[in-house]
Amino acid sequence: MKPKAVPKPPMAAAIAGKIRQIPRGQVSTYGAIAKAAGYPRCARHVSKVLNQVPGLPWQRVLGAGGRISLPGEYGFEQRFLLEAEGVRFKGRHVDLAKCEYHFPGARRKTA
DNA sequence: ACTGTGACACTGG
DNA sequence: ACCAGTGCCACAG
Repeated sequence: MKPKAVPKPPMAAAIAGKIRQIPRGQVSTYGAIAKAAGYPRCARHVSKVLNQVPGLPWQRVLGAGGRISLPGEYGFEQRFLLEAEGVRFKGRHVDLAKCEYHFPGARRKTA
């Protein structure tokens, strides 16, 4: 059958789902999540989803290069929470080489 | 239907 | 290494 499905599966659900599967102690980037969700060009929407969908490990979402894009006090909060999970920080960036989480089958077709 | 929005990514200086 | 500007794309009102 044709899974026309997704009556309303905007990318919000796809992105939120990807973020939810990020294991503790690991992190990911907006671009990677957007790409894994099926929208390689919509890194910016990932940020919106984080604000719209509560219950997500927003702290595990970083900007390109492992940089914290979150401004204000929340930026420190994110870094604090990540370190609590075991994420190593290199100054203002995270060591993506060790903590970047790779999504399983990050392809937009077949699985 | 259109405009505004956004915790980005990337390039150049 | 850091700062600033530009481009992108889908969703909400």
